[in-house]
Amino acid sequence: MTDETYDFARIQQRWLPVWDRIRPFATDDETDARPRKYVLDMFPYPSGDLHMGHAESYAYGDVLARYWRQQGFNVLHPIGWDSFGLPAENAAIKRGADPAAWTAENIEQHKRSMRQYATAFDWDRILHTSDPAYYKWNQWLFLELYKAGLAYRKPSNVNWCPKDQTVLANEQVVAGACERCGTAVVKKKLTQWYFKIADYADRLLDDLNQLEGRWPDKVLRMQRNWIGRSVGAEVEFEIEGHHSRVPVFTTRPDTLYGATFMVVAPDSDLAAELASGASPEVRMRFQAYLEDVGRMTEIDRQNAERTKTGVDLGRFAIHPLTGERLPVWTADYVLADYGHGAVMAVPAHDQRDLDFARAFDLPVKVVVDTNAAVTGVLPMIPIDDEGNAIEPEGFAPLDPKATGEALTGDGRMMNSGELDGMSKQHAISRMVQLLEAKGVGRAAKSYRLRDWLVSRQRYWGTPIPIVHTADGQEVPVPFEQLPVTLPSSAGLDLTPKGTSPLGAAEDWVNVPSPIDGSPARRDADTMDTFVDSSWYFLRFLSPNDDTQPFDKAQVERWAPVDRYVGGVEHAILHLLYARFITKVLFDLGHVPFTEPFEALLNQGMVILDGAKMSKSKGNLVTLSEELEQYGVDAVRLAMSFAGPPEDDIDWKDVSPTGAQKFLARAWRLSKESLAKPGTDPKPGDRALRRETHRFLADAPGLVEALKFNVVVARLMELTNAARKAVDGAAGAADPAVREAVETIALGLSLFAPYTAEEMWANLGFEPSIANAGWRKADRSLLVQQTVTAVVQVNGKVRDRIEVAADVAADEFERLARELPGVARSIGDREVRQAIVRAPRLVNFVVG
RNA sequence: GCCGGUGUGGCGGAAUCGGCAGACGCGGCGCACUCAAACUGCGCUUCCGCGAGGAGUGUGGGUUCGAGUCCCACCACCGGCACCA
Repeated sequence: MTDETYDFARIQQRWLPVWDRIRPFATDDETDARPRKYVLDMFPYPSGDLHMGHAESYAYGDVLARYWRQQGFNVLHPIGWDSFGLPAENAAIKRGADPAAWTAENIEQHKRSMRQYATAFDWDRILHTSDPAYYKWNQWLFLELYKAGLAYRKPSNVNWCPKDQTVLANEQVVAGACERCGTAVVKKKLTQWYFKIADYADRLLDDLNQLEGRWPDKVLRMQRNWIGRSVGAEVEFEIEGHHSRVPVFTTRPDTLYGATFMVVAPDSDLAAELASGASPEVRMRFQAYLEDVGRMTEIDRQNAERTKTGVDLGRFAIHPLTGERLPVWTADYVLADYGHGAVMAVPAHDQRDLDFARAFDLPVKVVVDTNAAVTGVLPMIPIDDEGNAIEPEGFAPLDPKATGEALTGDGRMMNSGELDGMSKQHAISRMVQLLEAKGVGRAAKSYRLRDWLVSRQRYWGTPIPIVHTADGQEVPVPFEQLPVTLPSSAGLDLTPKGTSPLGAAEDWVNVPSPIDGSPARRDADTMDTFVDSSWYFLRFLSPNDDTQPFDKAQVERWAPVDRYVGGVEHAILHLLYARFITKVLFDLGHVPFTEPFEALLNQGMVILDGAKMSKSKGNLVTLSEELEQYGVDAVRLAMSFAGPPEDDIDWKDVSPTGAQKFLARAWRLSKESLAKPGTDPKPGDRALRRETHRFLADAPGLVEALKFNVVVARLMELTNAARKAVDGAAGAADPAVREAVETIALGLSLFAPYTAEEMWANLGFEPSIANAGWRKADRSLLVQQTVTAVVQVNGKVRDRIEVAADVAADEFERLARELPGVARSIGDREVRQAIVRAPRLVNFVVG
C-alpha cells in the first residue's frame, strides 16, 4: 500500500498514539478562560462490546462536542459506565463469573473500542457506578433523602417480576410486563423503600415548560402524560358503621347528584375494613374475590375488554348532599393506589361505572342533559348548501342504561338541585364551593405518577445504608461508615429467590446497632440502578473527590448539562428520575439549578430490514466488523449522513462504502493542493471561495439545529466544487483550493476525526485539528453580483433570467415580460397583475 | 379508548419566511481511462410523452398572485399511555 491511496487502517494507526500523547480533549486546566459547554452522552451499561446503537449515539455526541470545541468553547465531554444491574448478575449465575470481574472486563473492552472509535472523551474523568468510590455517594444521596423525609418504607402491593424475582418501579412495567425480560408482572404485598417523587409531581410537570423547544416534544409529552395531573375535587362520604369519612377523588364533581353507588379497590385497606364489618357470607365472598384478583397478571388486568367483576360489601355510604344511602361495592376496576382507592360511581356519565352498573343492575341517574344547548355557548346548527338549517334527526334518548353509552359530554345540569341549568364548567366550580361550604369536600388534584420504588432484591447494586434493630427501628448508617461495601459474591447464592442474596451473607448482614451496639441487621436490599444514574452527571465534575459527592465550585463551573444525548427509551425512566433528584438536591442546597439537562437529543435506533436488531432474530450488524471493513470514519460519517439524528437508521439503507469513497475524495484533495500553508486566499478562484465561505457561514446553524446529515451533504458539495476547481481552470495551485480543502478538513473534523487529522497533516499543519478553531466566513464573498430569477405565469415557472442583484422592480418586470418562454405562455391574454419580488421572482397573473 | 406524530422519486433524505420540488447520497444507465478489469473522473436518472408539452409532495376540498409548507375533512402507518375515577 503506497502513500498515494487512502488507507483508513494506516491512518487510524498513525493518529491514535499521537492523540494519546497530546490529549486534545482534556479539561483539567483551571485557568482556561474560554466559555464552557457540557456535552454528555448517556453512559452505557458495560455488557459485551459496543454495538451499533452506541456507535450512533457517540457519533452524534462527538459532532456536538467537537463542534463547540472548534467554536472556541472549553468542552467537557466525559464518559463512564452504569455498571450495576442485572446483566452482570445473570452472567454470574449462568457462568459462575464474579460480577465485579465480569464488569471490569467489559469496561476495559468498552474503553478500547471507544478509543479506537475516536470518541472525544476526556479520559481523565471516567467513573463507574459499581465502584465503592462512586456508590459511597449513592448511599450519601439515599441518606440525604431519608433525612429530608423523602425516603421511606411502606407495605404495599408492588409490581413483582416472577422471573427476575424482584420488585419493579411503575416505570419499569411496560404494558403489564417486566421491562427487562417481558414476563407478565404480578402484584405482591411487600414492604419496600420508596422515594417521594409524587410530592414533586407539580414541579416536575410545570418545569417541563422551561424545556420546551430544547427537549424533543415527544419526550415532554410522554413526561406530561406519565405525571398525569388531573384536576377535580375530593368529596367525603360517611359510611354507616365506619369510624371516619371516606374521601374520593373525582374530576366531575358536577355529577355528584348522579352518584348511585360507591366502589372501593379490593386490595385497599378500606375494602378490608369494610368487609370485616360485614356479614360472614360477604366476608367469604370478599376473600375469594381478593384472591382471584391477586392471581391476575397485570396484562390480564389491563385488558379493557374484560367484563366488570365485583362484590357487594353490604355496606352503605351516605350521599353528602342528598343523604341517600348508596351501596358500597368492591371491584378491581378501581385502583388502590390512585386517588383514595375509592370512587363515587356516576354510571350515567362515566363509562366504567356504567358498565359496572349494567353488569350488576345498579341504578343509573342522568344529571346532565347532553342534548341541551350549553349555557353561554351558541348552539351550532348545521346548514345545507342553500344555507337552510338542517333539522336534527332527533336526539339520542338520555338513557345510558339502555344504550350502554355513558353521557360524558357537556350539557345542561338537571336533577341536581341548585346546579340545574348550569353548564359543566359552571357546575364544577359551583359544586366545589358547595362542598367547601358544607365541609365535605374541596378542590383537589390527583396524579398518575406514583412514588418511586427504589429497593431491589438483587445482589449487584448499591447496598441501602440502613440498619434494622431488633426492636424494628430503622437506623441510618453513620456517614463515617460509608461506603457500605458489597460482600464478595464468592460463596453467595445469587439465584433469584425473592429475597436479597445479601441476607445470606451472615458476616456482612449482622452488625451492631449504630445507636447502642445491640445486635442488628443491615437492610439486605440494594438500590434500583436508576438511583445511580440519577446524579452521575454531577460526579463527572469532580470524579476523584473522596470528601464530597461533587465539588460545588465545579458544579457552578460546568453544570447543568448543555446537551444530553441518548435514547428515547429513557423518556420517562432515567430522565424523570434525574429531574426529580436534581430538584431534591436543589431544595437541599447542593446545586443551584432545578433542571439537569438544558437540551436533549434523542437519537433513533439502528435497525436492520425494518426491525430492531437482536441476536435471536439473527439480524445483527456487528460494529467491530463494520469498523474492520470500512473504517471508523466511514461508519461514523455514514451514521451522521443517514438522516436526521432522531430518526431510526435502517442499516440496509446506509452505505459505508459511499462514505468511504467520499472520504477518499476529500483526502485526495489534501494531497493534491499545491499552495503553501498560509497562502493568502484572496487572489484565488472566486466561485470556489464563495462555496467555501457559504459552507463556513451555514454549517454552524445546521449543526446547532442538529441537521448533521445536511452538514455532510454540504461538505460533499464543497468537495465536488474543489474537485472541479482542481481539474478545471483554477488548478491545484490555486490558493482558493487550499482554502476549500482546509475548510473541508475542518468540517470533517466533526464527523471523521482520523481522515480530518490526516488531511490537516497533508496540508502541513500540526495536530490536532480538533483544536484548530473554526474559520470565520467572509460575508463579502457571499454577496452575489447577479441572481438567477424565476419568472412565473399564474404561479407556474415559465422561464428563468439572470439579473443584477440590485435590479429595480420595474426594470426587472420589463425584462421578465420580454422573455420568450414568458411571452409565449402569456400569449394574447391580458396581464392583470404582476407580483414582483426583486431580484428573485416575478409572477404574472393573466386571465 | 385517550394523547401525539408522520406520509416527498426505485431507496435514505433535502427544501430558515408560503416563492425554482427532489440538494446530497445510494442504486441504476451511459461515456472516458484500460488489452481487459478494478480504481478514478465525467454525464444522465420523479412520472407520462419521440417531441412540444403535461402531471406531480397520501386523498378530497379551501385560503393565496403563488401551497410540500397555512386551514378543514378523510385515509394509511408509527409512537406513548391505557379501567388513573
